[in-house]
Amino acid sequence: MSDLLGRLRGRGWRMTSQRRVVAEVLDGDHVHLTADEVHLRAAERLPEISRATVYNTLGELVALGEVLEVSTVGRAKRYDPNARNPHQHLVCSGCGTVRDVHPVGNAIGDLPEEERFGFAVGSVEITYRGLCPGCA
Amino acid sequence: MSDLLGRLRGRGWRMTSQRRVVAEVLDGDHVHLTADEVHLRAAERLPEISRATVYNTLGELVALGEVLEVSTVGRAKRYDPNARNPHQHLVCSGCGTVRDVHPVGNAIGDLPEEERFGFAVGSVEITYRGLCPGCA
DNA sequence: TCCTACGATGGACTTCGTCCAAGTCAAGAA
DNA sequence: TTCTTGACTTGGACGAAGTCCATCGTAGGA
Repeated sequence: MSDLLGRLRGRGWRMTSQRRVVAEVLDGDHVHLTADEVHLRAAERLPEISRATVYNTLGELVALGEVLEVSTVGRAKRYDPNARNPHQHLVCSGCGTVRDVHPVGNAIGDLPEEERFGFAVGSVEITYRGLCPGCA
Repeated sequence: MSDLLGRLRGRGWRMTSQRRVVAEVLDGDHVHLTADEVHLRAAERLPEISRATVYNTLGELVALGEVLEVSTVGRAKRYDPNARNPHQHLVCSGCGTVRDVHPVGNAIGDLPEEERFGFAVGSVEITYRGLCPGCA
Protein backbone atom coordinates (compact mmCIF):
# COMPACT_ATOMS: atom_id res chain seq x y z
CA MET A 1 0.00 0.00 0.00
CA SER A 2 2.92 2.39 0.40
CA ASP A 3 3.43 4.76 -2.48
CA LEU A 4 -0.20 4.33 -3.29
CA LEU A 5 -0.37 7.91 -4.46
CA GLY A 6 2.46 7.31 -6.90
CA ARG A 7 0.79 4.25 -8.34
CA LEU A 8 -2.51 6.03 -8.71
CA ARG A 9 -0.87 8.93 -10.50
CA GLY A 10 0.82 6.43 -12.80
CA ARG A 11 -2.58 5.06 -13.71
CA GLY A 12 -3.75 8.46 -14.84
CA TRP A 13 -5.73 9.26 -11.73
CA ARG A 14 -6.53 12.92 -11.51
CA MET A 15 -5.13 13.86 -8.12
CA THR A 16 -7.43 15.96 -5.97
CA SER A 17 -7.07 16.91 -2.35
CA GLN A 18 -10.06 14.70 -1.51
CA ARG A 19 -8.61 11.62 -3.16
CA ARG A 20 -5.26 12.28 -1.59
CA VAL A 21 -6.76 12.47 1.88
CA VAL A 22 -8.80 9.29 1.45
CA ALA A 23 -5.75 7.43 0.19
CA GLU A 24 -3.68 8.73 3.07
CA VAL A 25 -6.26 7.66 5.63
CA LEU A 26 -6.18 4.13 4.24
CA ASP A 27 -2.41 4.16 3.97
CA GLY A 28 -2.17 4.68 7.72
CA ASP A 29 -2.58 1.88 10.19
CA HIS A 30 -3.75 -1.31 8.58
CA VAL A 31 -7.10 -1.58 10.20
CA HIS A 32 -10.39 -2.38 8.54
CA LEU A 33 -12.41 0.80 8.44
CA THR A 34 -16.00 1.31 7.40
CA ALA A 35 -16.76 3.96 4.80
CA ASP A 36 -18.09 6.12 7.57
CA GLU A 37 -14.92 5.83 9.60
CA VAL A 38 -12.89 6.72 6.54
CA HIS A 39 -15.11 9.77 6.07
CA LEU A 40 -14.65 10.75 9.70
CA ARG A 41 -10.89 10.54 9.54
CA ALA A 42 -10.72 12.25 6.18
CA ALA A 43 -12.89 15.07 7.49
CA GLU A 44 -10.38 15.74 10.26
CA ARG A 45 -7.97 16.86 7.58
CA LEU A 46 -10.41 18.19 5.03
CA PRO A 47 -13.62 19.18 6.79
CA GLU A 48 -15.67 19.86 3.68
CA ILE A 49 -15.18 16.43 2.12
CA SER A 50 -18.51 14.85 1.34
CA ARG A 51 -19.73 11.35 1.98
CA ALA A 52 -20.41 10.83 -1.72
CA THR A 53 -16.79 11.55 -2.57
CA VAL A 54 -15.55 9.08 0.01
CA TYR A 55 -17.84 6.41 -1.40
CA ASN A 56 -16.77 7.22 -4.95
CA THR A 57 -13.10 7.13 -4.09
CA LEU A 58 -13.35 3.90 -2.13
CA GLY A 59 -15.22 2.34 -5.04
CA GLU A 60 -12.48 3.38 -7.43
CA LEU A 61 -9.73 2.07 -5.19
CA VAL A 62 -11.55 -1.26 -5.01
CA ALA A 63 -11.98 -1.32 -8.79
CA LEU A 64 -8.26 -0.65 -9.21
CA GLY A 65 -7.47 -3.52 -6.86
CA GLU A 66 -5.71 -1.29 -4.34
CA VAL A 67 -8.23 -1.93 -1.58
CA LEU A 68 -10.42 -4.92 -0.75
CA GLU A 69 -13.99 -4.92 0.44
CA VAL A 70 -14.45 -7.33 3.31
CA SER A 71 -17.90 -8.30 4.45
CA THR A 72 -17.72 -8.99 8.15
CA VAL A 73 -20.41 -9.36 10.74
CA GLY A 74 -21.82 -5.86 10.98
CA ARG A 75 -23.94 -4.21 8.39
CA ALA A 76 -21.40 -1.85 6.90
CA LYS A 77 -18.76 -2.96 4.43
CA ARG A 78 -15.20 -2.63 5.62
CA TYR A 79 -12.25 -1.65 3.49
CA ASP A 80 -8.95 -3.46 3.71
CA PRO A 81 -5.96 -1.49 2.42
CA ASN A 82 -3.75 -4.56 2.49
CA ALA A 83 -4.85 -5.76 -0.95
CA ARG A 84 -1.33 -6.30 -2.29
CA ASN A 85 -0.56 -8.95 0.29
CA PRO A 86 -2.92 -11.94 -0.05
CA HIS A 87 -4.38 -12.85 3.29
CA GLN A 88 -7.47 -14.06 5.11
CA HIS A 89 -9.32 -12.82 8.18
CA LEU A 90 -9.75 -13.84 11.79
CA VAL A 91 -12.77 -12.21 13.43
CA CYS A 92 -13.65 -12.09 17.11
CA SER A 93 -17.27 -13.13 17.65
CA GLY A 94 -17.33 -11.01 20.79
CA CYS A 95 -15.97 -7.59 19.95
CA GLY A 96 -15.69 -7.78 16.18
CA THR A 97 -11.93 -7.22 16.02
CA VAL A 98 -10.50 -8.29 12.67
CA ARG A 99 -6.94 -9.54 12.15
CA ASP A 100 -5.17 -10.45 8.94
CA VAL A 101 -3.93 -14.05 8.90
CA HIS A 102 -2.06 -16.28 6.48
CA PRO A 103 -3.24 -19.90 6.56
CA VAL A 104 -1.03 -22.56 5.01
CA GLY A 105 -2.44 -25.08 2.58
CA ASN A 106 -4.25 -24.65 -0.69
CA ALA A 107 -7.88 -23.87 -0.08
CA ILE A 108 -8.85 -23.74 -3.75
CA GLY A 109 -7.29 -27.16 -4.28
CA ASP A 110 -9.41 -28.50 -1.43
CA LEU A 111 -12.54 -28.10 -3.52
CA PRO A 112 -12.99 -31.37 -5.44
CA GLU A 113 -13.68 -31.20 -9.14
CA GLU A 114 -17.14 -32.73 -8.73
CA GLU A 115 -18.04 -29.97 -6.28
CA ARG A 116 -17.24 -27.18 -8.73
CA PHE A 117 -20.35 -27.53 -10.88
CA GLY A 118 -18.45 -26.29 -13.93
CA PHE A 119 -17.48 -23.01 -12.25
CA ALA A 120 -14.11 -21.46 -13.08
CA VAL A 121 -13.07 -20.91 -9.47
CA GLY A 122 -10.75 -17.93 -9.24
CA SER A 123 -10.45 -16.98 -5.61
CA VAL A 124 -11.36 -18.00 -2.11
CA GLU A 125 -12.15 -15.97 0.97
CA ILE A 126 -11.71 -17.53 4.37
CA THR A 127 -13.03 -16.10 7.61
CA TYR A 128 -12.00 -17.74 10.86
CA ARG A 129 -14.26 -17.00 13.80
CA GLY A 130 -13.57 -17.32 17.47
CA LEU A 131 -13.08 -15.41 20.68
CA CYS A 132 -10.09 -13.16 21.19
CA PRO A 133 -8.13 -13.33 24.47
CA GLY A 134 -9.95 -10.28 25.79
CA CYS A 135 -13.43 -11.70 25.17
CA ALA A 136 -12.74 -15.32 26.19
CA MET B 1 -33.97 -29.19 8.23
CA SER B 2 -36.84 -31.64 7.89
CA ASP B 3 -39.06 -31.89 10.90
CA LEU B 4 -37.96 -28.43 11.79
CA LEU B 5 -41.39 -27.72 13.25
CA GLY B 6 -41.11 -30.74 15.53
CA ARG B 7 -37.70 -29.68 16.78
CA LEU B 8 -38.87 -26.14 17.43
CA ARG B 9 -41.87 -27.36 19.37
CA GLY B 10 -39.54 -29.56 21.39
CA ARG B 11 -37.57 -26.50 22.34
CA GLY B 12 -40.65 -24.83 23.74
CA TRP B 13 -41.29 -22.58 20.79
CA ARG B 14 -44.76 -21.17 20.88
CA MET B 15 -46.18 -22.19 17.53
CA THR B 16 -48.02 -19.49 15.63
CA SER B 17 -49.25 -19.50 12.07
CA GLN B 18 -46.64 -16.88 11.18
CA ARG B 19 -43.74 -18.88 12.54
CA ARG B 20 -45.05 -22.02 10.90
CA VAL B 21 -45.20 -20.34 7.51
CA VAL B 22 -41.70 -18.87 7.79
CA ALA B 23 -40.30 -22.24 8.79
CA GLU B 24 -42.11 -23.93 5.93
CA VAL B 25 -40.80 -21.44 3.40
CA LEU B 26 -37.25 -22.19 4.53
CA ASP B 27 -37.93 -25.90 4.66
CA GLY B 28 -38.75 -25.86 0.96
CA ASP B 29 -36.05 -25.84 -1.68
CA HIS B 30 -32.62 -25.28 -0.25
CA VAL B 31 -31.88 -21.94 -1.80
CA HIS B 32 -30.45 -18.92 -0.08
CA LEU B 33 -33.23 -16.39 0.32
CA THR B 34 -33.04 -12.81 1.51
CA ALA B 35 -35.34 -11.75 4.33
CA ASP B 36 -37.44 -9.93 1.77
CA GLU B 37 -37.82 -13.04 -0.38
CA VAL B 38 -38.82 -15.02 2.69
CA HIS B 39 -41.42 -12.36 3.45
CA LEU B 40 -42.70 -12.47 -0.12
CA ARG B 41 -43.11 -16.24 -0.10
CA ALA B 42 -44.60 -16.27 3.36
CA ALA B 43 -47.10 -13.61 2.32
CA GLU B 44 -48.35 -15.86 -0.46
CA ARG B 45 -49.70 -18.18 2.20
CA LEU B 46 -50.41 -15.66 4.93
CA PRO B 47 -50.96 -12.25 3.35
CA GLU B 48 -51.09 -10.26 6.58
CA ILE B 49 -47.70 -11.36 7.86
CA SER B 50 -45.52 -8.37 8.63
CA ARG B 51 -41.91 -7.74 7.78
CA ALA B 52 -41.02 -7.31 11.43
CA THR B 53 -42.30 -10.78 12.21
CA VAL B 54 -40.27 -12.31 9.44
CA TYR B 55 -37.15 -10.56 10.74
CA ASN B 56 -37.90 -11.65 14.29
CA THR B 57 -38.50 -15.24 13.30
CA LEU B 58 -35.40 -15.44 11.13
CA GLY B 59 -33.36 -13.99 13.97
CA GLU B 60 -34.69 -16.62 16.34
CA LEU B 61 -34.01 -19.44 13.91
CA VAL B 62 -30.45 -18.20 13.54
CA ALA B 63 -30.05 -17.98 17.32
CA LEU B 64 -31.32 -21.55 17.63
CA GLY B 65 -28.78 -22.71 15.07
CA GLU B 66 -31.44 -23.94 12.66
CA VAL B 67 -30.59 -21.44 9.95
CA LEU B 68 -27.34 -19.72 8.97
CA GLU B 69 -26.81 -16.16 7.91
CA VAL B 70 -24.55 -15.96 4.91
CA SER B 71 -23.11 -12.65 3.82
CA THR B 72 -22.68 -12.68 0.09
CA VAL B 73 -21.94 -9.93 -2.36
CA GLY B 74 -25.19 -7.99 -2.33
CA ARG B 75 -26.34 -5.82 0.46
CA ALA B 76 -28.99 -8.04 1.97
CA LYS B 77 -28.19 -10.94 4.26
CA ARG B 78 -29.20 -14.34 2.98
CA TYR B 79 -30.52 -17.19 5.06
CA ASP B 80 -29.32 -20.73 4.59
CA PRO B 81 -31.67 -23.41 5.94
CA ASN B 82 -29.05 -26.12 5.54
CA ALA B 83 -27.44 -25.40 8.92
CA ARG B 84 -27.45 -29.02 10.09
CA ASN B 85 -25.15 -30.12 7.29
CA PRO B 86 -21.78 -28.33 7.51
CA HIS B 87 -20.84 -26.85 4.18
CA GLN B 88 -19.26 -23.89 2.44
CA HIS B 89 -20.34 -21.72 -0.48
CA LEU B 90 -19.46 -21.25 -4.12
CA VAL B 91 -20.65 -17.93 -5.51
CA CYS B 92 -20.81 -16.84 -9.14
CA SER B 93 -19.23 -13.40 -9.54
CA GLY B 94 -21.44 -12.85 -12.55
CA CYS B 95 -24.98 -13.67 -11.58
CA GLY B 96 -24.65 -14.18 -7.82
CA THR B 97 -25.83 -17.80 -7.81
CA VAL B 98 -24.84 -19.56 -4.59
CA ARG B 99 -24.18 -23.31 -4.33
CA ASP B 100 -23.39 -25.37 -1.27
CA VAL B 101 -20.06 -27.18 -1.51
CA HIS B 102 -18.05 -29.54 0.68
CA PRO B 103 -14.30 -28.97 0.43
CA VAL B 104 -11.95 -31.66 1.70
CA GLY B 105 -9.11 -30.81 4.07
CA ASN B 106 -9.06 -29.14 7.42
CA ALA B 107 -9.26 -25.39 7.02
CA ILE B 108 -9.06 -24.66 10.74
CA GLY B 109 -5.94 -26.80 10.98
CA ASP B 110 -4.40 -24.75 8.17
CA LEU B 111 -4.18 -21.73 10.44
CA PRO B 112 -0.80 -21.94 12.21
CA GLU B 113 -0.66 -21.45 15.93
CA GLU B 114 1.37 -18.26 15.63
CA GLU B 115 -1.30 -16.79 13.38
CA ARG B 116 -4.06 -17.26 15.94
CA PHE B 117 -3.10 -14.40 18.23
CA GLY B 118 -4.50 -16.25 21.21
CA PHE B 119 -7.97 -16.57 19.69
CA ALA B 120 -10.02 -19.68 20.43
CA VAL B 121 -10.90 -20.40 16.82
CA GLY B 122 -14.22 -22.17 16.63
CA SER B 123 -15.38 -22.10 13.04
CA VAL B 124 -14.38 -21.15 9.56
CA GLU B 125 -16.38 -19.84 6.63
CA ILE B 126 -15.08 -20.34 3.15
CA THR B 127 -16.46 -18.62 0.07
CA TYR B 128 -15.19 -19.72 -3.32
CA ARG B 129 -15.69 -17.20 -6.10
CA GLY B 130 -15.69 -17.74 -9.81
CA LEU B 131 -17.83 -17.74 -12.92
CA CYS B 132 -20.56 -20.28 -13.43
CA PRO B 133 -20.87 -22.05 -16.80
CA GLY B 134 -23.63 -19.69 -17.86
CA CYS B 135 -21.63 -16.54 -17.13
CA ALA B 136 -18.23 -17.74 -18.40
C1' DT C 1 -63.67 -21.21 29.12
C1' DC C 2 -60.72 -17.76 30.82
C1' DC C 3 -56.16 -15.46 31.53
C1' DT C 4 -52.02 -13.79 30.54
C1' DA C 5 -47.61 -13.57 28.88
C1' DC C 6 -45.61 -14.14 24.58
C1' DG C 7 -45.85 -13.02 19.86
C1' DA C 8 -47.58 -10.12 15.76
C1' DT C 9 -48.44 -5.75 13.74
C1' DG C 10 -47.34 -1.61 11.17
C1' DG C 11 -45.44 2.60 11.03
C1' DA C 12 -41.65 5.49 12.35
C1' DC C 13 -36.93 5.51 12.50
C1' DT C 14 -31.88 4.42 11.62
C1' DT C 15 -28.10 3.03 8.94
C1' DC C 16 -25.71 2.30 4.83
C1' DG C 17 -25.27 3.35 0.35
C1' DT C 18 -26.51 5.51 -4.46
C1' DC C 19 -27.91 9.10 -7.65
C1' DC C 20 -28.03 13.52 -9.73
C1' DA C 21 -27.79 18.40 -11.18
C1' DA C 22 -24.96 22.08 -10.47
C1' DG C 23 -20.69 24.00 -9.25
C1' DT C 24 -15.46 23.53 -9.01
C1' DC C 25 -10.86 22.68 -10.32
C1' DA C 26 -6.55 19.74 -12.10
C1' DA C 27 -3.80 19.55 -15.66
C1' DG C 28 -2.83 19.88 -20.52
C1' DA C 29 -2.75 23.43 -24.45
C1' DA C 30 -1.38 27.70 -26.12
C1' DT D 1 1.02 32.29 -17.20
C1' DT D 2 -3.71 31.98 -18.48
C1' DC D 3 -7.37 29.51 -20.65
C1' DT D 4 -10.28 25.58 -21.38
C1' DT D 5 -12.58 21.54 -20.56
C1' DG D 6 -14.07 17.45 -18.90
C1' DA D 7 -13.43 14.94 -14.82
C1' DC D 8 -14.33 15.49 -9.93
C1' DT D 9 -16.92 17.14 -5.82
C1' DT D 10 -20.88 18.58 -3.38
C1' DG D 11 -25.08 18.15 -0.71
C1' DG D 12 -29.45 16.81 -0.65
C1' DA D 13 -32.89 13.61 -2.08
C1' DC D 14 -33.70 9.02 -2.53
C1' DG D 15 -33.80 3.94 -1.74
C1' DA D 16 -32.92 -0.53 0.41
C1' DA D 17 -32.29 -3.23 4.47
C1' DG D 18 -33.08 -3.65 9.01
C1' DT D 19 -34.61 -2.22 13.95
C1' DC D 20 -37.69 -0.39 17.45
C1' DC D 21 -41.80 0.26 19.92
C1' DA D 22 -46.56 0.87 21.56
C1' DT D 23 -50.50 -1.61 20.95
C1' DC D 24 -53.28 -5.47 19.78
C1' DG D 25 -54.10 -10.50 19.34
C1' DT D 26 -53.82 -15.25 20.58
C1' DA D 27 -51.55 -19.98 22.01
C1' DG D 28 -51.71 -22.79 25.42
C1' DG D 29 -51.87 -23.73 30.36
C1' DA D 30 -55.09 -23.47 34.58
